[in-house]
Amino acid sequence: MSATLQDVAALAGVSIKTVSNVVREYQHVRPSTRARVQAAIDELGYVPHSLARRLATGRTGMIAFALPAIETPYFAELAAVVSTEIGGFDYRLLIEQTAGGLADERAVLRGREQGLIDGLIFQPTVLDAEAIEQLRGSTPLVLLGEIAAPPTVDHVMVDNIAAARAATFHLLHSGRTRIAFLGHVPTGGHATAGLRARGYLSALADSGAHRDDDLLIPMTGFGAFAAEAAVVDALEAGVRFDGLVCFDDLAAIGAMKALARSGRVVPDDVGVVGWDDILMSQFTSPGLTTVRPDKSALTRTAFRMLRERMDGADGPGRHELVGFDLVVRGSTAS
Amino acid sequence: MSATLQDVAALAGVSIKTVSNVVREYQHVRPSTRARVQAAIDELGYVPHSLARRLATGRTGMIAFALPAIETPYFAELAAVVSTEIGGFDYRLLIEQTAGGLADERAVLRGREQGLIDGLIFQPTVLDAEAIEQLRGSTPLVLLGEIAAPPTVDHVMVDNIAAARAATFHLLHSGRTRIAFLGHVPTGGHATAGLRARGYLSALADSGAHRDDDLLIPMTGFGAFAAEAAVVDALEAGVRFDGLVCFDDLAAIGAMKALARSGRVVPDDVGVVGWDDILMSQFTSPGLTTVRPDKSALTRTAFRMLRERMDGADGPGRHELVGFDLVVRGSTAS
DNA sequence: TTGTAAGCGTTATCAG
DNA sequence: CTGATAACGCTTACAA
Repeated sequence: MSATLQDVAALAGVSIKTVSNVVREYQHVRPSTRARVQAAIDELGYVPHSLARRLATGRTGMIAFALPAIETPYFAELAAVVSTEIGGFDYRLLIEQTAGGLADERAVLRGREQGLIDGLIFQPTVLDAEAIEQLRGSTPLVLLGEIAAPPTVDHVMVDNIAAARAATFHLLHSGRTRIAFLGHVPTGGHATAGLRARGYLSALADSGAHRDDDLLIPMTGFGAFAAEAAVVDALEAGVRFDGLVCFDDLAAIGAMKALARSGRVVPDDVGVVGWDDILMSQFTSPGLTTVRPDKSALTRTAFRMLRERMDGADGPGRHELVGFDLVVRGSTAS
Repeated sequence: MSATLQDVAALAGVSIKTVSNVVREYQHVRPSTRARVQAAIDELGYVPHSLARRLATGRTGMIAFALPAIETPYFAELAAVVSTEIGGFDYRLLIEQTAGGLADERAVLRGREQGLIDGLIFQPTVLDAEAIEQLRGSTPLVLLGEIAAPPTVDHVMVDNIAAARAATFHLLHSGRTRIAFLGHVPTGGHATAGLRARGYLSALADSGAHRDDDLLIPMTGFGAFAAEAAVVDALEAGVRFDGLVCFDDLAAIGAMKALARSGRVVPDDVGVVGWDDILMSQFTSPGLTTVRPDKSALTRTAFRMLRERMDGADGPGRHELVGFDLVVRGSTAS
């Protein structure tokens, strides 16, 4: 097994407290003692045992990021930012995938990691405010995304309704008249999809544009394949549109493939807008117009709020909005 | 603070040992006792403290996956598979990003997490066998990827030379004569790039095809942008080719964009092959022909070897190859 | 079947 | 400046 403080202390002929002092770079250690201890450390190849240290200090130095699926580009990109961000504060990242499942989301909040992590950043997809309120333990928590957060917990999100309105207006202003929304989820199923659809609908209403239930194209599941299938179905069912607001970039990419296969040209026949501005959106042809959430502000804000909670901040949940841009590329050229 | 075994024991009027037995679902507990304890647990909302448990048992239940960058689709997809895989064995995943940097790679091996994790799956990019051998601590370790592994540690990889040969021959057999390789890194810099270039060169040699140093297109850095820039440069420098083997799918996607911008048509003017079969490769137009490593076998094998090591298996490092397919799509149609 | 007590490897308090 | 010694919360012989 690995060497312990005891071993080092024995070899150096001092108490473990002194070794501990050396290891933690405590100032008041006589240089000669320090040298002797250091020699023993080197000889034994001693490395502190994180767990024990963490148990003793009560600080684990780990924060968990619970997200639906790490292979979704948006979340992978977010995780990368979080990881880098917290690394600067000497935290490590524990990734938890919930697969968007109710059971997993509960388990995450239930404090499966009770005592293992100092804080949790969590993007739920199906849990509602009440459930979150009820299930959450004492671990500092910051929520990401579009769910309605309970009043007691911190929450960061993009204004999805405003962004969806901006996307829809952008299509309308380029002269398109029949705008569809891809990614509709029947009532209550999915908070994010719901908000985006609401923004889309409100833009249609405000502009007096054509509105039709057929233009709410449902998707069973998420991702590019589901989107492709959904658009194929809609086209075959005779739904006609010249603009398409998509749930996210993956959906937009799937949609563009379906459109191409059916002989429609983007942007001439149909203008397409995505959401997230994942890296790939710059490499589709044409490039994908998309809502770009300020990922950096999102993670930075979330981590700041989490730190404040971990430092013991009390008080009601705070709710912060971060900005977005509409990045215009070829898919909506007019 | 959270409730502890003590609290529960006090409330239930039993010893902490009994509570512990109930929590760990130890069989021989009198039902009435169990019920009383369970009631106390529920009342207090007791959740076991993972750290303490882990310290006592010596098993932490965490394995780390150290990879260059989580936002790279290939690694994100791999991480997703690993996460799911180990979840089935009740392990959790700690993600470590090395950013392909020497310092970070050392730190990972150095056992920064000494005692925090039960095992480590590590995909190095710059560390060589000797350094790995020297730096690794006592934590069970499995290496992923193309570096030359030291003889003492387990290692799983795809036969990169064979795969690069297959990709190159595929282009040659479709009648192309000037095949370039995108992603060349001058000597020794990058093991993966080196092996793939070697496979490419050996296929050219075996088939007597045209070979030219200009056809080794260098990239500064990785990813789609770097690839796009590299191809633009090569074309401007007058390099001519009708087939292109790319370091990975991202590079291929960047290359296709550069080719399109220069008025070249894929696959008519240039056939393109990628590597990894990331999700997006099915959504480019045309679809991207690519080397598909058997990700599932890769992670499954790695985790199996790691489990064996964590169970105390001794012996020299094992070296396993997992398979690959060449997935043919539109980008190399002839 | 249940309780007592000794760790697990640190940190932290308080004398000396 | 350094040494005992008590936590941290749990598991696990060993007893009862």
